[in-house]
Amino acid sequence: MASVDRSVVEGLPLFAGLAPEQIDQLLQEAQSVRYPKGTNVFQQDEEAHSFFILLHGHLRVFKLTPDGQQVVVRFVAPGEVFGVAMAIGRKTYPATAHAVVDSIALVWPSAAWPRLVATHPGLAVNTLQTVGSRLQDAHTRVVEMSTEQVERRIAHTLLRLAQQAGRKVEAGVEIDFPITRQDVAEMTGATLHTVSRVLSAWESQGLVEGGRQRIVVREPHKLFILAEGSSR
Amino acid sequence: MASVDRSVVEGLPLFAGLAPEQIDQLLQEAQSVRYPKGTNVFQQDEEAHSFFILLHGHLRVFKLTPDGQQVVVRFVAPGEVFGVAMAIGRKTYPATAHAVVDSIALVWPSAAWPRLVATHPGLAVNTLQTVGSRLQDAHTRVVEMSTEQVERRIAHTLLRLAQQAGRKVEAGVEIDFPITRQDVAEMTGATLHTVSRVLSAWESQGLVEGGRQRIVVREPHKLFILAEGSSR
DNA sequence: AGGCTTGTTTGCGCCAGGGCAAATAGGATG
DNA sequence: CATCCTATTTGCCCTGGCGCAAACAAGCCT
Repeated sequence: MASVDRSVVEGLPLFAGLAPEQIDQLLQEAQSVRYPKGTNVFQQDEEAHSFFILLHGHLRVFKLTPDGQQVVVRFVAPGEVFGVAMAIGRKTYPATAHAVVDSIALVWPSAAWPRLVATHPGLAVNTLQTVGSRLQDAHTRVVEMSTEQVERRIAHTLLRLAQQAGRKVEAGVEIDFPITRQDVAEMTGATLHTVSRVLSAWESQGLVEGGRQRIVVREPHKLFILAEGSSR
Repeated sequence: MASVDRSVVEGLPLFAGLAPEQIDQLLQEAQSVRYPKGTNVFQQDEEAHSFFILLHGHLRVFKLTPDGQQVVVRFVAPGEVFGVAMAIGRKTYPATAHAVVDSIALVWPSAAWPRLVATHPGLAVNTLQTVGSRLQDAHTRVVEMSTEQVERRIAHTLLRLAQQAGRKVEAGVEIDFPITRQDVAEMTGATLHTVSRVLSAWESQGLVEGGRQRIVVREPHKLFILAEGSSR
C-alpha cells in the first residue's frame, strides 16, 4: 500500500502545530481507503475500531431511533476528522457514516489513539477544538429547534450547507453533493412534505433553485434575512 | 486565601490518571470562589477569562436568543467542569451560568490553560472525554426534539434530571435544586403552559409530585415506559 | 398581618405543520 | 424505448401544542 503524501493533510486542523516529521510519522500508521457511493464507512453501535480523516467525497452521518426514524447529525466534508468515538470515551460509534458520493478517507486504528496522543500531545488539544466546535453546532441546533419555526430552521440549515459545502455556480451557490428533501427534513426536524412545500415556495420567489437531489441557493442574502427575521 | 485540600477534588474525572503531586500543583493555581444564589458565574458573550469546577451548589446554564428567549443548555452539578470555552477554542462564553442556589467553584484563569495542558497532557485527554459526553447529550437532545413529541421529551428530561441530580426521599426521587416549570419548558422546547398541563396530568396519576420550584418523581419506571413508548 | 412578587394552573381558540394519499417526474436499467 | 424505482410535488384534513388571558397559590418583605 502506497503511503500518503504529507502535502495532502498538511494544514488540516488536526495536525496544527505538529512538525512535518511528526505528521509523516502519523501518516505511516494510516491507510487510505476507498468508500464507494452508497456504502457505509461505519455503522451505529458497531465497535469503534477506527477513526478517520475524509480526503475526498462527502458523508452523511445519521442516527437511527429505536422506531426507525433517521436524524441527520451532519455532513462530513473533505479535511474533516470523523469517527473519533474512541477519543471521547465511547466503545461504539454513536451514528452511521454513509458515503453519499465515492469517497476516500485516511484510516487509523482506534487502538493506536492512546499511543498517538501520548506521543503527540497536540493531537488531543486539536481534537478538543474540533469536538468543541461540534458541540457548539449541536447547541446552536438545539436552540434553533427550541425557538424557531420550520421555515427559519430550513433557511438556517440551507445557509450552513451552502457555506460548508457550497460550490459557486452561475445561478448562485450549489450544494456540491446529492442531497434530498428528506435529508433536509432530517436535519431540521421537519417532514419531507413540509420541506418540499417550503422549497417550492422559495423557488417560485427565485430564492433557491431545486432539482432532483440538488439545491442551489440563488439569493443567500434574502435567505439570510428570512432566517434571522428582521421582521417580527 | 486558603488552599483547597486535594481530597476535595481527588477522583474527579478531570484529574483521572494524574499523580497526587500533579493535582496539588494544579490546585495551587486555583481559587475557591463563592457565588451566592441568584448571581451569574459568567455571562454569555463575556470574555472567557476563567474555567471552573463546581464544588458545591447547582448552576443553570442557558443561552439567550437575539429575541430574548432563553434555552437551558444544562444544569451543572458538583464535581463537574464548566466554562471551558477557552479550551475548545472560543474567546467568549457561549452561554450564561447562573447559580440557582449558593454555590462554590474552583476557578482557574483561562490564560493558564495552555501551560497547564502542556505540563499535564492528561488534562486535555480528560477534558476531551467531558466535552465528548456533552456532545453526545446534545445530539440525544437533537434527536429527541426531532422525533418525539412534547410529553415524551418532558418525560426523558425529568428522568435525566432525576438521575443526574436526584435525591432519594420518602415519596420518590426529588430533584435537589429549585427548578421551575419554565426551566423544564426551556429544556424541552415546550411552553411553560404545556409543561404545567403535562405535570398536572402526571400528578393526578401519581407519577410525579409537584410544588413550587419542586419536582418529585414518584414512579420512575412508569415514567420511563411513557418516555420510551412501549405502545405505538 | 397585609400586600407584593413570582410561580403555577387552567380554559379557550387557533394554526403551523404533520399524516395520508395520489399524481408527477427524473434517472437508471435492461 | 419501455419499465421501474426513487424523488418530488400538492391537496386535504386533522391535531398537538402554542398564544392569550385570567385566576390562583405560595413565599417574602415591610
